[in-house]
Amino acid sequence: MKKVSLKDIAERLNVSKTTVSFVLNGKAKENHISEAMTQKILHYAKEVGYMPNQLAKGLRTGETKILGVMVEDISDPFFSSITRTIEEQAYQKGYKIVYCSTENDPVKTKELLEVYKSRQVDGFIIAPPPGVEQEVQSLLDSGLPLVLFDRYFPNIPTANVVVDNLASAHRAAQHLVFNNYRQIAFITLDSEQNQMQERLTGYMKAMDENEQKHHIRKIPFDMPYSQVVQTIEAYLGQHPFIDAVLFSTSYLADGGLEAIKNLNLRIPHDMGVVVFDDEKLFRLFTPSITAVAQPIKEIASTAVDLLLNQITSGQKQLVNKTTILPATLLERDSSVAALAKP
DNA sequence: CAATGCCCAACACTTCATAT
DNA sequence: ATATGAAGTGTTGGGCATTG
Repeated sequence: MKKVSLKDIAERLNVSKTTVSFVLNGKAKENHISEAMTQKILHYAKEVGYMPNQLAKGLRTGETKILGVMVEDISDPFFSSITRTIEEQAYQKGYKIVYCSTENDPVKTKELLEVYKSRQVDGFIIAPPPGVEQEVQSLLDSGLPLVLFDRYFPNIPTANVVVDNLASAHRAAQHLVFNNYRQIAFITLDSEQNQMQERLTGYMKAMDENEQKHHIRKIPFDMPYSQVVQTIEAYLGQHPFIDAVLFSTSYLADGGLEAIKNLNLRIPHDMGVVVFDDEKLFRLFTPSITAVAQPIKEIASTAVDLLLNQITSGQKQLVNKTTILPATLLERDSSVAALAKP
């Protein structure tokens, strides 16, 4: 069937485009269109399967009803579940999303921001990589609705949604101490981003409070997986006194768990393990893996709410605000004292 | 004067015709 | 040959016209 435009309907029924538009947008009543005419138009539109031309609509309204979502890596379970929930929430409010993976690369991110802008997305939800402060600021300056999540730039006044990284990492480390681990390593990404810095600070604080030594291994962000395994394996091999590891992301934990297996270390007896970010299967592992679970649904719905507020109000009253949500420490078998010290 | 109906301009950009 | 400008794309919202 051929595409039918609003104009086609108008011509066919011998009415103006305006009348058709009123009726199809449910504004017949307030614009004094007769019930008979309303029904006639509705019926015909249904008969021919009329679908509004979104391009034309956007041309007129300046809106696309599309939100641009940028995550670090859509194949990472944390980001994919967040994105999935954002999609759901946005859909309920009549918005669709487009997403992409920044790979934490500022150059790629800048390009993608340009693409989103030129495509007239109505707003942005971004987990920004380092080095895009200028671009984020310019989005703000052009008055484009914007929410950052997972990490943000403390010196740029944006709306942000994050978890309490410092307190959560602190609690995770503290939990290992309570369970009689004495040489606790923190394996993290070599990253200046504020969420990683806070997790690091939380770990160090817990170590200091308990007069334990810091054992910190930073892994380059772009290191391929197999090399991550090797690196962690080498690190743990060279530091045999380490009896527990806190991983700052689940990606590193994947490699770390493989390294621990390669070294024939038993969890939790030889090595306690806690991971920042829960993964779906962690609870089914033997032993099950203790994890810091971020409130995925809440992060996503808060981000969408904040963004839609900006879009619909056109105001920026809520813009400079960081929403800090609590994460949950899921205490499982990989870090349990009774099992750890027979 | 209420009830009904719709014209017109604007949106941002491309294409095609006309003028220089 | 190049520049200018008018027309066209589908939709919307404000204001205006007609009818009884």
